[in-house]
Amino acid sequence: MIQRMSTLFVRTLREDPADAEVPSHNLLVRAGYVRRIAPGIFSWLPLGYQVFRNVEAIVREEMNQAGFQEVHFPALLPREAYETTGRWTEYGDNLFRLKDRKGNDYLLGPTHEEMFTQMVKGEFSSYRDLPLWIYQIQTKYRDEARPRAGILRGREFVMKDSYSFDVDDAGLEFSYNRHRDAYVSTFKRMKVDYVIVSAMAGAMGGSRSEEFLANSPFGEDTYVRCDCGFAANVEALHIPLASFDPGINLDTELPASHAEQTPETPTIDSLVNLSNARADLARGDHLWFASDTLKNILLIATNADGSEEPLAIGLPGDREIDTRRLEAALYPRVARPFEEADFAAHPALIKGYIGPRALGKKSTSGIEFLTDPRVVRGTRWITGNNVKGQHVYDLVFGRDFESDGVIDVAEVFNGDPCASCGGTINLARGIEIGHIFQLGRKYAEALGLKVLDERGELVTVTMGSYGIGVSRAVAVIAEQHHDDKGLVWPREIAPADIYLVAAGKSEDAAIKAEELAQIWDQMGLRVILDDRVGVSPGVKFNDSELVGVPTIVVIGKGLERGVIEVKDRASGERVDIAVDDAIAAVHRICTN
RNA sequence: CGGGGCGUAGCGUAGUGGCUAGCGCGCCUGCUUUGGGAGCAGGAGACCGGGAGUUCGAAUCUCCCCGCCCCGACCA
Repeated sequence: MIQRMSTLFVRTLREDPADAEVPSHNLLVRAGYVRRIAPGIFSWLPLGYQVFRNVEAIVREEMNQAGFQEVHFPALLPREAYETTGRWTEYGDNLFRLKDRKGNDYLLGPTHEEMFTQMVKGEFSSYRDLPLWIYQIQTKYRDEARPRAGILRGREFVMKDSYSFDVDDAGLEFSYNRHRDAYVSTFKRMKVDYVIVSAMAGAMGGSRSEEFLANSPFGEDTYVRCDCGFAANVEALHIPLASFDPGINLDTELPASHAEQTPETPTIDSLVNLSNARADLARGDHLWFASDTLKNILLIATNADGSEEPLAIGLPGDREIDTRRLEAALYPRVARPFEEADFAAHPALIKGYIGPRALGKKSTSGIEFLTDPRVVRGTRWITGNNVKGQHVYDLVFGRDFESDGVIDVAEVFNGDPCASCGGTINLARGIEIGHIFQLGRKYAEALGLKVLDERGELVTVTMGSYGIGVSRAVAVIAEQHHDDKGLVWPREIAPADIYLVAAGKSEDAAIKAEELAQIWDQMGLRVILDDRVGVSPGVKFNDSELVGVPTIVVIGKGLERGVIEVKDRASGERVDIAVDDAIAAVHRICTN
């Protein structure tokens, strides 16, 4: 079917919408693809909905091809199953909740692990039925505290979520890899530039987890990458323990520790400045750096049962704690900073001068003390001496102090060593477009999904869950495929193959355009025909570029010479082709 | 939830106490124009986010409320 601009339900905007900050949002609005309804909630106009459905079709085809079966759940769900798994409360304010006329609780599904698990439980009960791979493409609802960036992060969004059910871990591993492969080919088809990073499985339960992150400066996830191919979400990054010389004699080869008066040095900067200013404190081999100091951060950790206990973390003074890494490392415990009242409850801890010798389960304070992986045997530190205005120098780990364990929560810097090859890592930003999890038995356990194994014994099924943000993918593709003139869709995503412009005042152009549009349409090409009369050529050219269809054909002044112009939207390349040759030539361009 | 910014026509905006709220885009009518967001003329479209107050007079000042955008916290 030919889409005619004269009647198409679209209005392109000449000016940037005031509320759009990121390119995908700006262009999708300007080109008349989407309109905002409420924060994080958008409607799709004809061009936009076609693009959306093209993306959805790729996901569906790749899923089906990989052997997954499509099902469909309601978005409106009863409370019960989410109560059983604890997520009715865990999800907190992010859950859209509502009541029916009888006062029963319902929710708009944020994700469907519970429903899938229940469904399988209701149908299957033998190991012989497994593995099972099912998926749906569904509208999800999450009442995000702050939706942003147009449809990149909405409160209503479409997600493809699939789930695998296996009888054992080996089966899960196979199912997981199967999904991983399907995702690789899906995103390849979408022409998304992405990287696969190892991620935290923590909050969802389970073990292995990887994210597919689309490269974008507007990404919300920070990940590290290395030339060796290593990539990880910063939350999931584990830096290696610092190396040391195991043969070193700590007592004879390192200076003895010594306490020093260091008044007015409550911050790391002030401490480093004072240390370098005083000749008697010189380190010898180099100036003191912030990384030579050990700062000890106090937190209050809340356990899963609600009880609280203090926790101390010792890390090099040049680094802050990365709260997302902390959260991932402590899960399911959560932590908050020490407050005045907490200091008051622990008078032995002198704010600004806290040292390792007041910390640790074996110390008098009894406070759990965990240290950064860079704090290893033989490292010497300047750190608090637990006396106001006093620090201790050359405090050596393994000689003068110990910790209760390692915790890897310090912020990651560009140029830090790579955990895999020892090279240096770079920080980059990405948009999460896919996430695959080995869930394990958390949901099957909670909802009682068991099958009989070959010995006739009941075993709990192990699950994987896998998601692709379908509506988000539309925005990601726009984000990665545009220029200063507008959108530049990959052909399979685009709302049409050809944007056919009838330019100039000659009626011949309009007639020829109509004729060619019909021919290409009958050849199976998708055509947008700009048949608007009285609209100046400049407007049509600009719209043709803004809309982003891959092939632009202009029929106008060249017609007298028997040629039409064929432009490649992406490269900007334009060639004149004789009208008679153009039918086949454009068809070839559009189909190879 | 913390910080910042902002609500005036479909979109983008001007207007800090005083005539009928101005301009650009878009829209309608007519004429002209037709290869890079045309010109002229005429027109439609705004309870200036809501409420209360101050004042002879409020888009403009005060108070309360609502909403939106951005950064952070949090999250596919």
